[in-house]
Amino acid sequence: MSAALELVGKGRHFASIGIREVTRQAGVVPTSFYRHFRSVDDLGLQLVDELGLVLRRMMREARANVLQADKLIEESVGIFVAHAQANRSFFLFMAQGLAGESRAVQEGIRSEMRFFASELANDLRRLRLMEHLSDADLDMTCDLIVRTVAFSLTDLLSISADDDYQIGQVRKRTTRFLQMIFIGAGHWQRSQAEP
Amino acid sequence: MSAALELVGKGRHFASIGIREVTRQAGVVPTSFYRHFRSVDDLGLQLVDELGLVLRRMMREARANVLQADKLIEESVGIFVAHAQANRSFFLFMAQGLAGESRAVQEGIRSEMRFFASELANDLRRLRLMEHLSDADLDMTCDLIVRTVAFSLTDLLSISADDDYQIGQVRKRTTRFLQMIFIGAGHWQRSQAEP
DNA sequence: CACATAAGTGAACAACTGTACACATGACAC
DNA sequence: GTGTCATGTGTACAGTTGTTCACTTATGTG
Repeated sequence: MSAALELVGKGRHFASIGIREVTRQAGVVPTSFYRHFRSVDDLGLQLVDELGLVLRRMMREARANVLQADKLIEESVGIFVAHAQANRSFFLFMAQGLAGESRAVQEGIRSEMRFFASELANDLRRLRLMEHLSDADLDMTCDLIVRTVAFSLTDLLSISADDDYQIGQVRKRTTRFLQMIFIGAGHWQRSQAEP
Repeated sequence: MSAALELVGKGRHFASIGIREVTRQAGVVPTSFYRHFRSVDDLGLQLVDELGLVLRRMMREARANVLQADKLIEESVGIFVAHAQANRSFFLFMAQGLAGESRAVQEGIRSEMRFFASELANDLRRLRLMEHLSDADLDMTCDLIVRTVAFSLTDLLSISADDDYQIGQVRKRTTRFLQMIFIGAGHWQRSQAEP
């Protein structure tokens, strides 16, 4: 699995990776692959599971560091960017998988995002934010937030990992996106949703 | 180029498509490929160019049909969904390319999206909407809108092309996303952007 | 018509692919 | 120790890949 991630980190697309390539990178003979996975798709699914752990770690750190609401967005975006840098290959894999070849991997990543969004909704409820929103509207808002952040991933991953200026730009832009969404949510009225 | 799109439409990922595969689908001998393209990447770049035309057609239709502002969002989303259905393979290619293997294709698609966003900003100016926003803030807003719609693409393309109920769901959700962004933009103040 | 250029062909190559099988090695319970 | 697994190895095979070259065939212009 690390070998596959390394290949992805080197710029290869997961959909174009083969068994022999992965085992070569892992320093192991091709046949060994079958001891652990039934196919490359299977490998992908297990990577999605591990990606879930990475996302949960990120969430935990965000919860620990974002206590008061005023700098919520900036801090969260900062933590996100930091994790995306630290686990570059994992997030690359995630970005690729969203429009990837394997339907199962695609669905897995989508489901991780749904989970993330629902956790975010819980956190906002816990912080007594957006209390005027119905549950459905809050879920919708969090979905939009997660999507926006996920899209920033493609920005982040397309620039080189040590271009601090550009990274700062992405962070600033993402922060503004989220601020705008929050303002929209703040002024949202139930009636607008159901005409 | 059609052959490549057909393969993408059948579920293959562009990054995993080879010369022989493309020519086989085109009903032509492998060597013929080199008469038209230097490499698969080159093919991808030409597909991006054609994608640009598809997007422009969509834009033109939206401009022709969306005259008054009140139903602007619903109608635009409807047109978008219709075009995404009609040019499924093209939009699949677009979604794949955003996190694809070829840096050049990636940048090409990103640039098409930037162009689209700037055209959208012009249209909003022309319609005298969001006049309280600075140029930079309007651009930012349009960027966010285009991203949101682009992400809906992955939803749309992951469900089967004739599941009208789900398509309707995606359309409704996307519409709400955009409504929320518009509300946010409507209440946006310059000072929030630059602290 | 003739001629130039674009598009397609067929055979050939070495390199690589996924997968199968029988066999070797390591770790660990008894 | 012996036996049992999980893991890794080596060899083999048929199929596929990208690219080359010299060739034929279409197409359209003068």
